[in-house]
Amino acid sequence: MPRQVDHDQRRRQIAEAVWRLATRGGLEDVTLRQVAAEAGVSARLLQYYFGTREQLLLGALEILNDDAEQRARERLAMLGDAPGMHAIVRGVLLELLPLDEERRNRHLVYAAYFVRFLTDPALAKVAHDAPRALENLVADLIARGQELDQVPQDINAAAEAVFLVAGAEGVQSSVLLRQRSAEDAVAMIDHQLARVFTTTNCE
Amino acid sequence: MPRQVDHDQRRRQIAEAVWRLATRGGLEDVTLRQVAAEAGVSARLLQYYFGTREQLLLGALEILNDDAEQRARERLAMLGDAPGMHAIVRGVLLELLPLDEERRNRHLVYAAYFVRFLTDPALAKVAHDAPRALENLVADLIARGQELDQVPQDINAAAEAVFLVAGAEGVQSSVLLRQRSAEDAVAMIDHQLARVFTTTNCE
DNA sequence: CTGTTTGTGGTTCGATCGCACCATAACATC
DNA sequence: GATGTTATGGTGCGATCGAACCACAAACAG
Repeated sequence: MPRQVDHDQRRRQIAEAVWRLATRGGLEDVTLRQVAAEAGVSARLLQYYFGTREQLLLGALEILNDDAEQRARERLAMLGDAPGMHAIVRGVLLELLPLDEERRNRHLVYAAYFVRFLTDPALAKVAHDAPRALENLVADLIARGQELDQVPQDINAAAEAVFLVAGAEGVQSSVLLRQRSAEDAVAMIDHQLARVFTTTNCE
Repeated sequence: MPRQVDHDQRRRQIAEAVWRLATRGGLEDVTLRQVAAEAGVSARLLQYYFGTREQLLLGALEILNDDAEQRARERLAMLGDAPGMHAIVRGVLLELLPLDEERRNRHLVYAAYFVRFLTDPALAKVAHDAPRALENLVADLIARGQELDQVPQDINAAAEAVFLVAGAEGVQSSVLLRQRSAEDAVAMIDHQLARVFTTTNCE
């Protein structure tokens, strides 16, 4: 059914226009007319594919999330066959950093949506589970590293996982604001990872 | 000169209305009419005290920053005479967390402004230096803790400072989104502080 | 061949936007 | 007491907003 492909491609084309406008100027610049102009389609098409403006914002966010998940999977798969806990955790954390234009724009869009997550239940539901899931994943990986003697036993896996994810999100902001380079951010993450992933506790 | 006081009070009254509207719905809800209604004044007054809408947003942010700095000073002064490095760093980091309604709203307003910081030079200038200054302050305090043997020598003061601040900012987001309680966030900070501020490296 | 669904453009409407403009108290200065 | 400055309310205008509506082409169904 080639129709379905066209349908999704159109929605993606429009969603990308929403993202571009949101990264500049925030959600208030995401007006139906502006999106239509940016996507190179008529305003009527936005109504046809998404309906109201609220649904357009919601739909664009869903597509963005699907993208993020797929890209993350691809990059993690690129680590090879037996990556080791350290490399996997590193890959997960680096996914939170705006290391390329794609991730940078994605996190900017999230920032533009942020305040809405508190008041709009529909939006909140879309972006609710991700961070917790990440923390649990990292905590699990660290705990398995302890079983394999790659991580000291006196490390609190859950606490460190929360802190690592939070730290990554924190530097993310400063990189987005261009107050810090992406390389510095990665170095910072690696410094903390080196502390956790050490077979000998006091070297 | 009681006139001056009235003038600043009026500006503050209007700025608070801007904050309240920004915390719900983001900056797109901060329209002149809405602000006027929320502040209980006529729309004409906004023009008189701030000028254009752009200047209103800028002015409200400046007042918010002044507030934040003053409150932070007050709380740090409340620590007593000889607080010790650990307590000071803790106080600085906790200032980044939305532990009460005031700080919660403040950080929500920052979140609403976030995307604008990238494209609007005037706004960017207002909120540019704060995070770097915090990192340097924390790094300095940790380094002085090393001189006083309150912090192990093999701790990288600068690196830990950056990540502590970043971690605080990261959990801040999750607390704002009500995905984590304020108490959990404080516990996380304390867990990391306990790691840094230890006289004996391997206990 | 005819009717229905799907995709697209254009137009219009009522509401709201930012903001300029006008009127007028209250107060200060001389 | 005249005059100018400061502080306030009200009103109107052009632009833009979201969204409903209309027209039509293409594909598909029966």
